[in-house]
Amino acid sequence: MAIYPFLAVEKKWQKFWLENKTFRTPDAIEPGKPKSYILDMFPYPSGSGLHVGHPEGYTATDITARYRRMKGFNVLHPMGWDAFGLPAEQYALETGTHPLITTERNINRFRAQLQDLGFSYDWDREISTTDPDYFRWTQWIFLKLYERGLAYQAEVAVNWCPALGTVLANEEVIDGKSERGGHPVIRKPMRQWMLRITQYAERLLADLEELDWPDSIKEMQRNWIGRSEGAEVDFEVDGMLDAKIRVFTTRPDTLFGATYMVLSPEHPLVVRLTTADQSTAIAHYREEAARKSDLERTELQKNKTGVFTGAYAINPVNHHRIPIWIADYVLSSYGTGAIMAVPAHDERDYAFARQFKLPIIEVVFGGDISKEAYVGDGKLVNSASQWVSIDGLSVPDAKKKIAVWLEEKGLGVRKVNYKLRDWLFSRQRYWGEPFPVIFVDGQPQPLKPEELPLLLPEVETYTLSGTGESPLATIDSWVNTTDPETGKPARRETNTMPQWAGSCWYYLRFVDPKNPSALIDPAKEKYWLPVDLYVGGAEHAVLHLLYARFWHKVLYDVGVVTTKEPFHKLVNQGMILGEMEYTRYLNAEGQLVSAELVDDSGVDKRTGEELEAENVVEGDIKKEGIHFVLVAHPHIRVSARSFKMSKSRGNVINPDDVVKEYGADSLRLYEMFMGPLTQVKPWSMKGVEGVHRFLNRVWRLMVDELTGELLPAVVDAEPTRDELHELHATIKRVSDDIETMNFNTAISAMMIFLNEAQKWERRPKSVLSTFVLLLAPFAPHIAEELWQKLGHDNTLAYAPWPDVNEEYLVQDTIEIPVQINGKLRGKVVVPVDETKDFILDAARNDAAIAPHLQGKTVRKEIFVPGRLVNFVVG
RNA sequence: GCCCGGGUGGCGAAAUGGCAGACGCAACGGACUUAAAAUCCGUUGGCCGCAAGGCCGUGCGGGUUCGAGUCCCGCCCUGGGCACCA
Repeated sequence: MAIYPFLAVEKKWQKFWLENKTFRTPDAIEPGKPKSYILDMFPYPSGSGLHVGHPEGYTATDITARYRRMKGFNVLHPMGWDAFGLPAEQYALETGTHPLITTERNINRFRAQLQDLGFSYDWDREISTTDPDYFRWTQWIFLKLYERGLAYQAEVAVNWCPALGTVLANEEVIDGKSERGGHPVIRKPMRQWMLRITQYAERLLADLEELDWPDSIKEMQRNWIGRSEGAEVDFEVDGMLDAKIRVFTTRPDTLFGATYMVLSPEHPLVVRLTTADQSTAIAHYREEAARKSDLERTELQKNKTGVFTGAYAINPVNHHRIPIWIADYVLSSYGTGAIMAVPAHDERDYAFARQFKLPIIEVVFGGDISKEAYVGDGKLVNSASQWVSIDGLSVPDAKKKIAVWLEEKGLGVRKVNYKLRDWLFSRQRYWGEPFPVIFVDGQPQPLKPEELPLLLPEVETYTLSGTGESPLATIDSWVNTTDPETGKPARRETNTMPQWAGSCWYYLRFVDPKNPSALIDPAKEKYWLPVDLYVGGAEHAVLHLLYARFWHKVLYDVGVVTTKEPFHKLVNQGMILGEMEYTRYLNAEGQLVSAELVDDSGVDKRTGEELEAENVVEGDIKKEGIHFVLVAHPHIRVSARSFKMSKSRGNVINPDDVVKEYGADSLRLYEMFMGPLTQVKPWSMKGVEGVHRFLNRVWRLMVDELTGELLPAVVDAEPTRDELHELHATIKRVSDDIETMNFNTAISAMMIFLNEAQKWERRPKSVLSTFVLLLAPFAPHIAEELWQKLGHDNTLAYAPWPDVNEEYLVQDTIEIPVQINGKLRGKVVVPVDETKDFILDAARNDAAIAPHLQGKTVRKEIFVPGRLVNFVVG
């Protein structure tokens, strides 16, 4: 392949940008100038280096940043490192290397890789969450949380993962296993720091409205917060005047259908309620429930279990006596930890009632409760007593009436509940931010702000304590300290903060990264916030984004920030999968097995036999209907799909290799050309070659391959109208497509321009220069080089973005498609401003159209100006 | 089970309710070359036809409309999220 000297060109401009600090964003605010804060989700600098998924989002933001600079915006486009976290500590355990060393090494590698891709970051603003100058302020924010009662300690049954030696947040546990590594997780009571995110539930929910985020992400956050409106109702316990059971229900309208109650096994009243003859069974059940892991709880979903306490409650609406049970399908952590069970109109209660032969009473008409619970709307029935009646009402009306009645009688209150739980904020780890807290006489006492940062101690070994305590607990010299006030002996908190802490506020520090006296300067905060564009993976939909919003709101209350929300516009890039793989399967006898008989793990669905998977080249297959089959054996289907990139599958693409072979511009361009940014798409090395060829053609459009000089065809000359038409059509499409982040179609517009321009024997410099500016955000290295060759002295990074001149877009003639009964039958070419009558006439008389109208009656003529003509004939 | 996406050539994809398949890849044919690579030119949704042209075609079945990939109703498949939250 004859190629332009991309390696030399790319190195040259990377060096130029760094040395000249081309992308330095000035510290001084320029109030008159519009700002644009364009942010990537900063990476965890892992030991395996950059993945092709990283440059996808990073290129999208880089294009936007470079575009907006040329549009005259003051752009903030920084990069940093989310560098605390488990892998560096695991590595330390295995090799004895201090996490600090590993982290620094990985950061250097990541930085070099990012610089090799030509991203226009302001490297003077680089930050790492592990830097004491940074985590000093993470600790400072914790003090603010503590001050406001938003950080508290609790003895809670936590998600303890023995394999990782740490406690995980609910969000980090998937199906009873750790999100990282898939290790089993069990419940274990431990003293933990918690953050009261639930206090912000309503604001976190309400303020989603104003955000320019994908609906799916907003919806996921709404579901996670899980607001539900209902009522809390008190049930008296028969024979115990001082005991009341409070339940939460979203269906107070079904109170007459409550035939039993269920308390969670952990409910504080259980022991008091239990009668003597039931006490053994209850105690046994409670023990078992406590021992159960999350995994077991999930697995046992189908078979409901529970035990009768022996006690009865009084239903407040009709004074019926109903039995009180305990069962682990009622969660202690939601609502009041107790429910009234309405089996006729709740699926879970229905299953439980069936299992234990409890009565089912229909109170909403419309279903068939002999078959299943009915949860829909309908007229209320069987819902009257001497005290109150809601018979005949609809569900919403009944809810209202009964709620008012309950409140009047003092039997209940309207209530809003959330699924969202408080945030478990402790990790039993070394490599994290230490809590700025000491314990004096066992009581927590925050450090003074001027004592920050509280540094991590040096350690000899990283062996875990084994008890589940942090490795910090083993370092006596660090743990034991004194209270600066009283001189009393004190102990330090040995847990550290979770990885989320540092990433909750880094976008603020980028605005003012070196400020020694404040987290962020108020004037700078006012100018730069909120983040205008935030791009990252959808895997952070709930965790990072919810936590960061929570901290931001706290900082808003504290007065540190003046916006309610941190990230105005959010975009999730889609995952990049490995190359498409075609696979055929063979059994032990060497016989081919058709793909529809094979499950995802390569096992024969009929026999359970593990099959041998073999890759097939594209030439050996063909498409048969919607499936691919072997050409040689058309009845044998092959599986055709692309997989997530993973080391074990061996389909990982290393960006370094792509850069070496095709150049950074090609990688950037390909990642944008693959398809829409937000979509999942498979990698294709052939596709990289395709865009690489495009860049070569751009080079050869202007430069003699052999001499490296401008071609003689490139001249200072007035462009023709046709040339200007092509150019301005391209300016329009590229500009519009960058604004809407449709980068793939922007690139195709440039390809179309190139295909045209290649035909020009005489190539005006002014047209080529403008085209180079359009290309610059996408492929900045080659663009800078061509810009220079075209005779411009300075970097094009701040050259004004070309304006569209609409005048060049208008054409003299226009081609109008002509349909008969909605079917395309011909086309007419007419002057662009011609009248309706003229065009219809031209259409009727067109050689391709006239025969279709012969002998028919035209019933209707549809004329869409500039678009089409349609004759309806009969 | 519930809530979101998505389903268009051999592949990645494009298309304010108005010419389906732009652009790219792959494939095929040609030019250049001793040859190959690279490059350049051309063909390329399927079927029928020598051709002109015709018929079919955006997961499936209906509907609205002069006109539907696009809007509405009902399904199927697929990716992701949630899942005893009362």
